[in-house]
Amino acid sequence: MDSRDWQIVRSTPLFGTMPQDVALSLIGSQPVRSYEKGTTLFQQGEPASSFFVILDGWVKLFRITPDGNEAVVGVFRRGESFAEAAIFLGGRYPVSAEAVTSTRLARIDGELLRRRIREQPDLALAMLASSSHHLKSLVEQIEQIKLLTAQQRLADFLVNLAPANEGSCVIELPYEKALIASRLGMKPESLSRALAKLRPLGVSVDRETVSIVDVDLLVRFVEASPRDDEGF
Amino acid sequence: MDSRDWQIVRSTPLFGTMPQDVALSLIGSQPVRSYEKGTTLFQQGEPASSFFVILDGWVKLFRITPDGNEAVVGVFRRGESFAEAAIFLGGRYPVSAEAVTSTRLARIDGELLRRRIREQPDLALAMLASSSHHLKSLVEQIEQIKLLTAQQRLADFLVNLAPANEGSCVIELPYEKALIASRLGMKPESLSRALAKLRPLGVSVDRETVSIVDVDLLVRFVEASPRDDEGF
DNA sequence: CGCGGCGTTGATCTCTGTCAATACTTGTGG
DNA sequence: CCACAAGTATTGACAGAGATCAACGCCGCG
Repeated sequence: MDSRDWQIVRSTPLFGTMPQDVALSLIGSQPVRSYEKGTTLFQQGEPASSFFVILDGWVKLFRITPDGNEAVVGVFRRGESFAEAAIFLGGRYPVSAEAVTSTRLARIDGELLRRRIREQPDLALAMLASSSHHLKSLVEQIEQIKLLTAQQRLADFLVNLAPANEGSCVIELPYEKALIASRLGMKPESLSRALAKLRPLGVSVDRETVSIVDVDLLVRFVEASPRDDEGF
Repeated sequence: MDSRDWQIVRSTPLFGTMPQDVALSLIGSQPVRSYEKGTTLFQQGEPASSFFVILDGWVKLFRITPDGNEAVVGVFRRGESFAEAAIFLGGRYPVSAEAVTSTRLARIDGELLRRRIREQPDLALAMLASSSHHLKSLVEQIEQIKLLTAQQRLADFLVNLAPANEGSCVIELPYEKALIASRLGMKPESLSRALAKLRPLGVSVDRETVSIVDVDLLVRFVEASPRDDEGF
């Protein structure tokens, strides 16, 4: 782990608030590992001994049903941590994880973390904040699936990717469209069509490059009732 | 708070694992309050100073969009705690809460809890476990909405209400059908139809009383791929 | 060049939401 | 006690969103 990596770790809400030496003792001893695209990091139901911070790349969390269908419940990027919760859940991962690009991860040992929490109560508050943050994003995801159309969910996804929340911009899709589709709770075909239907709102696509004429227009489209899209 | 209430509090994963005196100091000083059906407990965006344990009744958590649509993200009952996460999330509730029946709640002060966590690190682990548990149930909810049909979600809901996971049983629906519908991510009309379509699987309904011939049949229906319901 | 992975497009079908009409239940006031 | 109103659940007709199945285009790669 070089200083660039360390900087990333310290930028997370979890490791950014704790004293430097505590963070070092948690993460320093563990080697950073690289994973190829497509590597399974852990599987749902597996004993959970540790959690991760992403130093580079993208990771997806998903659930698999008995018949093989898959639901993506989160996609994380550099600077984000995941699977913290598993440590406290009877020690089993409730989801599976896979590297969707080639990836570098720092692994934090769960038992060590629990010991540190006992010695260092502020650490617990940081963990709770981090866990609460994940909770909130899941709630938002549920809200989205339940009351937005596929087009609106996609528009929201693009808005969150955009650097500013007004004016025009050009963004690169961070990972495969099939994964974006799954993340947004739809099929790849539907994503394709949804993208096409956003054209009148100033969204044009070429490969993985998306140009947005006016981000604010998209924001207003997302906030509109699913039904009154006449005006657009 | 009588001894029956106290027993309920101690039955929660959160308050059950901590030393008795700590639990008492957290909860004992706060008066138990009663709320009528329909009472708003707090609203999304409001400053969050405390969280709750349900001593009696049912509470729903939901999100409201600018245009008034509502998505239920959880329904809790006696012995469950809710809104713990808000305490650690910059102090604002990310959801709204309402009593769906007449309800009695114990309120726990957030600032007090934070202080206790600093003194009592084991408390932090209990909080983390509780929070992780909520996280897991949200993940499961997302999975359900994303890859089960309305009928399957309903079947799953009934199965979770049933006392055993095989054989026959009779259960009472715990709250209004409109709320069940919203909790399951569908409209009341769809719930009605989904119930009707479960009849061939041995589910019959009268008012709020549901009779199930064979719970295991429902379980297998939920686990089947959404499409191959031919056999049923 | 041919092959395989990924994405798009088209035709069709199914599910669920919407709108409207109709019981049924409960509570209220005459 | 009945009439009436309001809230809740069911049912029907219809429309729209999204899934499915299939075909095709595009691109990178051996």
